[in-house]
Amino acid sequence: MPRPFQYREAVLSLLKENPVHPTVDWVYTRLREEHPRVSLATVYRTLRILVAEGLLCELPFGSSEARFGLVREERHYHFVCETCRRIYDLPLPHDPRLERAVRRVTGHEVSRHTVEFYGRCRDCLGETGPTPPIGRKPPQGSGRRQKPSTQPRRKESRP
Amino acid sequence: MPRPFQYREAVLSLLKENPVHPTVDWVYTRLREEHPRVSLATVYRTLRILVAEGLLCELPFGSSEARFGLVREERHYHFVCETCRRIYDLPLPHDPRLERAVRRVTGHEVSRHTVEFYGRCRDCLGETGPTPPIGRKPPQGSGRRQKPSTQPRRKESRP
DNA sequence: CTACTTGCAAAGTGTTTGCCCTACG
DNA sequence: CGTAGGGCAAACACTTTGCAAGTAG
Repeated sequence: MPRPFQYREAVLSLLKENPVHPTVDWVYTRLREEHPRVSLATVYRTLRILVAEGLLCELPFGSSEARFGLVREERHYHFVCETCRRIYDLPLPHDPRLERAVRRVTGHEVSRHTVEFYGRCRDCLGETGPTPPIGRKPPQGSGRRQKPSTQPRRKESRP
Repeated sequence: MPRPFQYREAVLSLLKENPVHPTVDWVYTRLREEHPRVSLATVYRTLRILVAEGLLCELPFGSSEARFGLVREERHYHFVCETCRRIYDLPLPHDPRLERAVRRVTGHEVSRHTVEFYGRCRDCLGETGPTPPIGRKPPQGSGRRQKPSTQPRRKESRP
């Protein structure tokens, strides 16, 4: 029913305002405040389209949920806050010597590399207390989900 | 039915022989060659237990599937082959100056960092051709899955 | 009209869990 | 015999897709 293309720029401006690589669910929730009839599938589709167009990138690390952010000109590293789950771009530039060193030592052909720092971000360290979280926390030190187990499982086991 | 604990060491020795951080499915397939009655749930449970005991670690990056490997003494970086999906430990040690630099520039509290290199491994570059793959390839440059769509979907849409 | 977007719900993938049964100590 | 491990299938979180209905040019 709605006008085509209306969500593209809405999603882009949301990510522009919030440059911490939100989850799909975060985008969905925020988008529904302005567009209450938007569906989750549309958010997924819109994000995929924007990634395919090169406007967004997806960061797969540290979480069970996909994270999206605007594409930047220069390559950079990331900081993941383990308290609020925000992912910050870092001003440190890529170090090309690292890739050459790996190639020299291992014989592998290196095309790119990523660096992620983990810890607590400045906002969560501040006296105002932790920042409201984005997404869910992973269980231990890994990257998978856990169950709250809302419903009772099975009533009868063997028929 | 089977002897307790028999899968613990079987999984550990599989990972010892194959230090490229295999997927759960890879472990399951290999394990069934020796133990045809093992179930996938047991493999997941065994891996989780070994991670909780500190014998294994899980690497969440670059794939839709979890990857597991033996815990090493010293921290190190990883190389992900985008052809065969193997994940190699790298002999490069952590550089502690990086974490200090991030803290100084951003004000975030940094507790650890990870570095992943991507490219084609030496085996896949060799004249023998690509090494048999482990796990599935991610779609584009991201880390999510794709569908082959085996079955026809719905027969009647609206009742 | 044609091409494209969207909402809805079903399906798909990877992972976890409840329950019972069994083997071991 | 109690206790913990394991098989099985259901449940779960997250994501993608088929179809119908609607819109824009």
